Order: sequence, then structure tokens, then C-alpha cells
Amino acid sequence: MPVSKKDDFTKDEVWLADICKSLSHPARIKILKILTELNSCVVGSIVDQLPLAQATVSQHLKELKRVGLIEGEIDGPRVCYCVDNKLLIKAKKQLDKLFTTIGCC
Amino acid sequence: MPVSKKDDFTKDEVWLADICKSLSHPARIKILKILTELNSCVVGSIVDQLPLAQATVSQHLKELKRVGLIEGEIDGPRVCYCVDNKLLIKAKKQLDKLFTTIGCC
DNA sequence: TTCATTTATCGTATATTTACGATGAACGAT
DNA sequence: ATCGTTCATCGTAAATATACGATAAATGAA
Repeated sequence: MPVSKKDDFTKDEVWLADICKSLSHPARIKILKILTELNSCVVGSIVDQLPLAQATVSQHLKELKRVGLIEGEIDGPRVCYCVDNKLLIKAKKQLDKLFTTIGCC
Repeated sequence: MPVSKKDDFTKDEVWLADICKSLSHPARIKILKILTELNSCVVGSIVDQLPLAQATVSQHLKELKRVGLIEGEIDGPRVCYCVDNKLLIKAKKQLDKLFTTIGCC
């Protein structure tokens, strides 16, 4: 008879899956690049470089903010976003760990 | 999704987003680990280690197969899956490139 | 105050994902 | 040939994701 399936997933697995989910749309990958390339990280500048409506970009920003990859700072009537390098490093570390675990590199 | 605008992004961005999507569920991350840990990579063994029904595991395997991260080989009435190391390396390379681009590590 | 600008959120439509039981197809064994 | 095993696929339901226009909230400027 089958073994009992009590095993849940580990915290690391859930966390990394969530990070990957936030990177699972090209617009969000591009947003991270834009935030790095531009001096300014104002929302309007990001919208200008994406083939998406402002409301849609706002949703993508929200998703990146949800997992902590970016942070928003209010700047007058604008909002200035930037990448959280600390979390980026953590994400890379976890990804490297996964790739090592599954026998790559 | 109404209309997909993924064609407006670069090939690399779309490809990497797709890889991340395939890693965006803890079950699929765990499947990759199981395939590495076990000698056998038969579907039944994978199902035994996941808190999910066989049909659901089969769907997750399909998603990993879709992006090429795993391959299935028919072995009598069974199917033996294994990780495609070549694609794994490509994925890691693209991820490293992204992290470098956005100023991490 | 009033107006224009900026961004988040609401409402909504549709697509996709996730999950499961049921079923079908392929195979080895009896 | 029939049976049991193994796995993929079908059918389906609920949740989530994606996209947009419209609107609200907040701010600075006139």
C-alpha cells in the first residue's frame, strides 16, 4: 500500500516557488531591468517602456512588491520604485542552492 | 488572459519567464529534487512523495516537460523521468545573466 | 480653492492554473 | 484473451492571473 503523504513542502520550496512566480512574466523581468537601467524609477517612466496600460503595470509592480523584490517610495505625487538588493541576493542564493541540489553546475 | 502581449518582449525575457513559471509551484521544485535524489525516476515513486493525486502530479510533470526541464522515457508500463541537465545549465546561465544585469552579485 | 498630474484600486472580462475523480491506453503477467 | 498495474488525458470546478477603462486619492501648481 502507498506510503502516507503527510509530507508538506518545505518553507524554502514555497518561498522560492513564490519568487519564481513573481518572475514568471516577461513584463516583470523587464521592469526589474528598467529599474536598474534608469536613473529615475518613477512609475510613469516604466509605463513608457512597456506595451501595457498603466493599470496593468501597476498590477505587475504590486506583484513584485508582494514578494519584496522591489520597494516603492512616495515622492510627491509620484512613486519611485527600486530593487531591493538584499532580497535579490537571497533569491539568487536560494536559486543557486536549488540548482546545486538538482545536480547542475 | 485577454490578449497576450508577450510578443513585445525579447525572446530571452519570454523564455526565462517561462522557465520561472515552470518553477513557480513548490510541487514542481520538489519533483526536480526527487528526480535527483532517487535512483528510480518512475512516476509512481514521485507520486508517493507528494501530497497530491496522481493526475495532479502528472500535470506538473507535463508542465516541466513542456519547458524541457525534464524528459520522460517509456519503460514497459512505467515512465521514467529525468532532469535534462543541458537545459538546466541554460536556465542557470540565463538566470545568472538576469541577476547580473539587475545589479545583483 | 481649483485644476492637472500621477499612481493605486475597482470593476470586469477572459485565460490559465490547480486540483481531483473517472476513464482510456499501453504493457506485462497469468 | 483477460486481468491488474501504470500513467496520461478528459471533464470539471474553483482559484488565480492578466489586461484594460474608469475612478479615487494624493499631491503640487496656478
